[in-house]
Amino acid sequence: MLFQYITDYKQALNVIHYLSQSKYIFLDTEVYIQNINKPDYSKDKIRLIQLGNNKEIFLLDIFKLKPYLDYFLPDLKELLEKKGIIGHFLKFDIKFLIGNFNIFPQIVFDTFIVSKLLFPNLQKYSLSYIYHFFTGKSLDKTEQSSNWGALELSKSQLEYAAKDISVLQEIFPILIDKISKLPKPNLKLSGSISKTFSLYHPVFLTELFLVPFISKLEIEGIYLDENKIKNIESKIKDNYSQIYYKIFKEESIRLDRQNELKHWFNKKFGIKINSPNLSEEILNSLPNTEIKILLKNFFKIKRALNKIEEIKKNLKNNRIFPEVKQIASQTGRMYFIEPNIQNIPREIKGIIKAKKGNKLIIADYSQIELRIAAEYVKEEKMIKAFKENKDLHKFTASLIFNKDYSEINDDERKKAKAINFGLLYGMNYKTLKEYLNSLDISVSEEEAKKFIDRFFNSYPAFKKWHERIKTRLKEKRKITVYSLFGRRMIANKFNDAINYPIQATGSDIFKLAIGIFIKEAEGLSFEIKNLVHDEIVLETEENKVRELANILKLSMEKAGKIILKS
DNA sequence: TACGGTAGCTCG
DNA sequence: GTACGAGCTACCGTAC
Repeated sequence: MLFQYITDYKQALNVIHYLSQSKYIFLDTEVYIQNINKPDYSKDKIRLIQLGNNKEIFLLDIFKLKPYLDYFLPDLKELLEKKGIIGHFLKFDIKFLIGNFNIFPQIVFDTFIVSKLLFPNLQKYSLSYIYHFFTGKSLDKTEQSSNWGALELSKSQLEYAAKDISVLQEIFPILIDKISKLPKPNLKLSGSISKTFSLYHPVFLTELFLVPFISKLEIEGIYLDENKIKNIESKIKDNYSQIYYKIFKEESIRLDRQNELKHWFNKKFGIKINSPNLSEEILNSLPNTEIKILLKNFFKIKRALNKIEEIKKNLKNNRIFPEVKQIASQTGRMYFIEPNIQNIPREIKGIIKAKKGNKLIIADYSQIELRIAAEYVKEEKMIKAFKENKDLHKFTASLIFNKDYSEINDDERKKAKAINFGLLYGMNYKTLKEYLNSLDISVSEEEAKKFIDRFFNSYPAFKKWHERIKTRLKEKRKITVYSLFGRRMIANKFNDAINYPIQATGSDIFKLAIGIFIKEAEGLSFEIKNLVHDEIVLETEENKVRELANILKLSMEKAGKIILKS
């Protein structure tokens, strides 16, 4: 394997100018990280930047070039920001490029993302693993953890660094070929990623577009005001103590002592607690007294306090730095971890607030999955109801109970809502009955069965869809199911096969909406505060709220309208 | 004391 | 025979 090791800035400039003739370049970095568990994207230094075109490989030793950075950094920035970049798990490299040099690549082809989309069920997606998967050859990664801060890099280190590029050069055409052989979704997206890599598959384009954005989000973190969090915390702590002492006074037990609680529960209610927590089921089974309400509130507050603790634990200078899992879930939904801010209890949602002088913009889709389901199977009755802006649960209730839309009561609406959602998950009558019972609506199994029958008779396209999936699964045991953008999964269970196309299309549209918004809002200052599957939360200055809110609304609508074209 | 698995809650 | 997708904590048993 041939490569050039660059330690002289004139050579570096030559390489950069030479590579600027290519449409795209291969990229990897080696970084000297002090604490491998906690990379610091500004303080930890990039040692090598490996670059390549289709044939050649160049290793830029940034430590050696350090005195001359000013001479070639602007050209390198231009190169990496304008050209297509091919790399593996580019989020990592992009974060260091931003942190070290304020270089922000935009047009990327990430072999990690692409492999995950092509083959969603591999054990791992490390470069060495997928290299072996696609070529049968192995890649030695032992030098990865070697000392990249050494004065002189060893021959073995340099060869290792160059090898990563040669591996990328080898698998890139394989991946492009595999993508081109996938079934083509009936949907066209275009843009610089599409042009640069001659790539036309919508789910790949949508995901790749988000990679730089997510890198930036991770490095910038999310602003949360510690004092505001403490205010909310102390308010609900008061509430917590009130209940705690009230129960202590009246019942002589301390609710935070597991043993006392167990003992008291058995004596007072004759209920033996086996599970560690007081489950909702146990609490619901208590007689309707004041104590039941107090206990329910107490444990709710306790859980909210736990969530506040979790967030406070991750707070650094009034910011949290969650990791964004872009395609960790099989349906394509994004997740945050450490901390996850998508499951903040409603009681403490107020901890996400704008700075003084700023405002939050919160936008979410209404009933997106039901709309997708209706379009997916072309259930005309439901589509029409949505077009007429009807309350869909009420509308379904009017069909099931054969009543006028205006005469539907709360109870009937709740039942219809359960069935509407149940539709998305492939629910059967037994679970419907249990679910309704848990809402204190008592129905028999026969009634539940009748509701579902009437639901399917009212919406025949859904009935056909469920039946078709059932037969296909019976025949084949495993079937491949697709989202609108061509995201796919192999399903062997009925519920999965029903839910996947809907939830995954929801992810497609949500991610496209983010992509459109980023493009449309370019140049305007805003900060992402949260992304919750169908909800986008932004913060911006008061005088920009109207403009940004409008752009956000239009972007989400534009993405949403895609389902109508299919 | 450290780690893996599970129940049960939170959100969509 | 089965409501879908996730993350986090408390708690439990097991291994060192």
